[in-house]
Amino acid sequence: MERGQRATILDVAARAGVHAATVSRTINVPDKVAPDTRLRVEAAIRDLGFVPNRAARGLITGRTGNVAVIVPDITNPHFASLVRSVERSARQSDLQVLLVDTGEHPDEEVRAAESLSREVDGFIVVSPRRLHRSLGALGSIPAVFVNRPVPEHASVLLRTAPAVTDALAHLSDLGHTHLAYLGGPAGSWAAGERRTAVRHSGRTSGMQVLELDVGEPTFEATTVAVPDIVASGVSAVLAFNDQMALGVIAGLRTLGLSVPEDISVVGFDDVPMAAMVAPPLTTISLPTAEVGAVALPMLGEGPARRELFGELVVRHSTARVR
Amino acid sequence: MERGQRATILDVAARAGVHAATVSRTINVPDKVAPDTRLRVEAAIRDLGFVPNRAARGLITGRTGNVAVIVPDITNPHFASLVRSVERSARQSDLQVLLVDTGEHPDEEVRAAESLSREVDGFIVVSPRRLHRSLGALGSIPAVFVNRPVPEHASVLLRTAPAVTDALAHLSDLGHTHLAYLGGPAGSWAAGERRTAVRHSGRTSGMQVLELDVGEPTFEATTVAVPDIVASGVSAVLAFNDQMALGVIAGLRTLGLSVPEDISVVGFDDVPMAAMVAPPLTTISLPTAEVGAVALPMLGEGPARRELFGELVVRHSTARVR
DNA sequence: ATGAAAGCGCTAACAA
DNA sequence: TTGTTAGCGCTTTCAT
Repeated sequence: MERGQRATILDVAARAGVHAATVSRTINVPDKVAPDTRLRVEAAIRDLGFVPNRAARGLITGRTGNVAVIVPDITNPHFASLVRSVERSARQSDLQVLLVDTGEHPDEEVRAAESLSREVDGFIVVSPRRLHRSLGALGSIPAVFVNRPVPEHASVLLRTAPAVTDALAHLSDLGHTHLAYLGGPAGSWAAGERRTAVRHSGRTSGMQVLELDVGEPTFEATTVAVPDIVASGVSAVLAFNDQMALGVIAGLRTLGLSVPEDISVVGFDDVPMAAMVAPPLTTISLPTAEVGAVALPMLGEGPARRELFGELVVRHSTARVR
Repeated sequence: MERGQRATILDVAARAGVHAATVSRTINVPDKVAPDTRLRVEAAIRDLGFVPNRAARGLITGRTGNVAVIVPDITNPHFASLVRSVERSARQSDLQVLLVDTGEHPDEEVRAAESLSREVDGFIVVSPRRLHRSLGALGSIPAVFVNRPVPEHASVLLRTAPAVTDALAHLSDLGHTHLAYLGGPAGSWAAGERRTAVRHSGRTSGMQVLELDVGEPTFEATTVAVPDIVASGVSAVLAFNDQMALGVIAGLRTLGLSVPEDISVVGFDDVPMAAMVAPPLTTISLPTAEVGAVALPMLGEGPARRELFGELVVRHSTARVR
């Protein structure tokens, strides 16, 4: 640990009195080396603090031991949670995570896919918006897409349909009959899945659903749209994500209205802040923490598709209609 | 882009009718190759979609083109913002970011430092708590520590003293005379710096400061401590971070007290949510977005120390004392 | 069960 | 200005 030069496999071999190949074997196929030599080699490895050089190994094996995670914005708690999940699982498989934050720029995705295609064994791409062009850049590297089904590629989908049904039932139970649904960005699979779920649940539950488009799925854009929501006369709002739900609450407040007394609000994602705000948000929680464990093994398993299901978490932003 | 096998430097050389070394030169030292051959080589590179293999390059140059970023919890918006900043700067230097989320476990830091010491050209470590043991594991790899001065190593520090003075002045102007300060975790440099700043500003401004320890710097732990804060009779609270500030607000609310009418609250960090909650939080904003641009160039520049300064952002969680 | 030798893709002297 | 050569640290046949 104190030596300026790192130990190489040759140093280990010398110290153990064997050939480098034997050291390599004790590391990679321990059963193919005699127990006593193995012990000697392992001791030498420990003594020298030897850590194999992945670059050298990768050069010959063709595997890098890296996976790239591509997200639009690591600052968004939802994506951060996804990244964390992948990082955890990666570590267990002795993989390293290369983080790419595209800053919501699809072009950056393409650039990243190109420049990293040699550096990684696979891509986990969390990219709500479409990205046709980057698919070519992926080349033959395995990729799994989160919340975006892509032909010929694997994907893991966070489904919300059952939870949406629960949410509408919850609202119905509270006496709500008119709901505004604030949709997500066009081109986002999640936006489509949630919209479909809302429409379907609306039909089966008898809830009147008014679909609204706020422009951007952000806090600010949503606050601006709140007067329209109020004017529509609904008593409840379901927003595409928690930030938007907070935007509704904030906008309502500037109008002198309060949640849940005047209007009930439900979000999606269940970001950590959802539980910290006032009122604590009723929201559809997504099992983001499980995504890594599901997605990583799918790398190199062909174009499979796995679904994970969110569920309704009832807190205090929903109440009986007045 | 369609070929199963990736092009190597040999393919490029063949197509351009030159030796591999010449290709290498046009990439790394373009001035040392004749303009016309350079053009030919560049064309070949483009045609083949050639991207140099970093592993192979690193094997000989000794540089990997990777930097590791070690954070306790990427899910914390403050750390996410720091990571994003590093990622952005790294990309501009054609570096890749290896993300390590230790989950607040110092042991993981050590493990990461050891296993990555061969894979990276440097470490950016964002580790509020102390980590003596990992320093050895760093070996001779350059490292810059964020918010933790470490002897023999570089660091960038987010200083808040001037902003704290502003915060206390702001509170004084509003008529507050008694302030509770909810400190950060022991062993954290930031906690020390902020406590010192509060004490000093308290003395010079004549504000009575009551220091409280909430245990963990979290929302939950803080909510629990709120009754004590109220009992102390202060009219304002300064919390070590925004999550704690939100905890104060939430705890106050369950007591039937409101912010800023009954008590004023100030936080640190200015996480995005701070502006979205009710009331929008008065907080000390930190220039996290600049950290990457400052820290990365410091890698390999020896044990320098740079300071960046936060500033007070007045929103609506502070008001005139009743 | 172990050693010898070749080679992954690239760069860095050194020659020419 | 360009080519030749050697070799970074490791794994993997192929011998032994």
